[in-house]
Amino acid sequence: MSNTVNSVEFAKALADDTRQEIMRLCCCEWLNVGEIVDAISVSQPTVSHHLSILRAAGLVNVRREGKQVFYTLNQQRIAEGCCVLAENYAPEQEIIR
Amino acid sequence: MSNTVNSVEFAKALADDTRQEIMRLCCCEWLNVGEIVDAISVSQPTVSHHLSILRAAGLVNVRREGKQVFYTLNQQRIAEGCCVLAENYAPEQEIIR
DNA sequence: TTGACATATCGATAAACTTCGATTAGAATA
DNA sequence: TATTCTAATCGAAGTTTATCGATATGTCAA
Repeated sequence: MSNTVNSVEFAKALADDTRQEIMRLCCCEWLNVGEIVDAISVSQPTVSHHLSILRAAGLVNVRREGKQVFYTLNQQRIAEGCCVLAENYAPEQEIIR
Repeated sequence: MSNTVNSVEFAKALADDTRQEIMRLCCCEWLNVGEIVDAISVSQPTVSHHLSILRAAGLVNVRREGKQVFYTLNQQRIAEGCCVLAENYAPEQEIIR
């Protein structure tokens, strides 16, 4: 799929409250769509919509298990995006973590 | 002014092609509005609009010099934003730069 | 103080985005 | 095969955003 991170697409994928809430939920574990819907206050179609945006941006890993579809953040891809932004727009800045 | 980086506001400020083009231009030097307008293919009001969004997000430093207003990226603030994103959404990822 | 120049703000328009209810598609089970 | 369950897609409504021309504001120079 998409190899290199596009910095605008990356930022757009992150530029929404609901999306970041979903990202926080499935950052470090696999959750299926129903579990995400139960955890936040938006409808199932809305959650699916946001997941499709994250998927298109390569920011989530997806796994089907029977009727359910599980998602988890692609942390490597997110780290890449952050690095690209920092390299582009903070090239003279020391990054300490 | 704004103290801590809000990760959604940060992403929204970056989530536009024109804005990132402006950011690239004034990343490592001070440019006035006219110079930015001359360098890209959008109108002066549009440039001012984008600069005001970057200013509201704390992503640019501003300096007035006579009739002209100069802008440059606030690299420290951008680095902070990138770190917040990485900490939130790639906590298990090694960041190498 | 008047005029010229640089930038910000205003108002309007069009495009993009978020959200939802309804429906469809896919997978397991009876 | 029919039913049930889960998630994706569709279509519409409402909101936000990007963009521009016109105008206002602020600064300097004559």
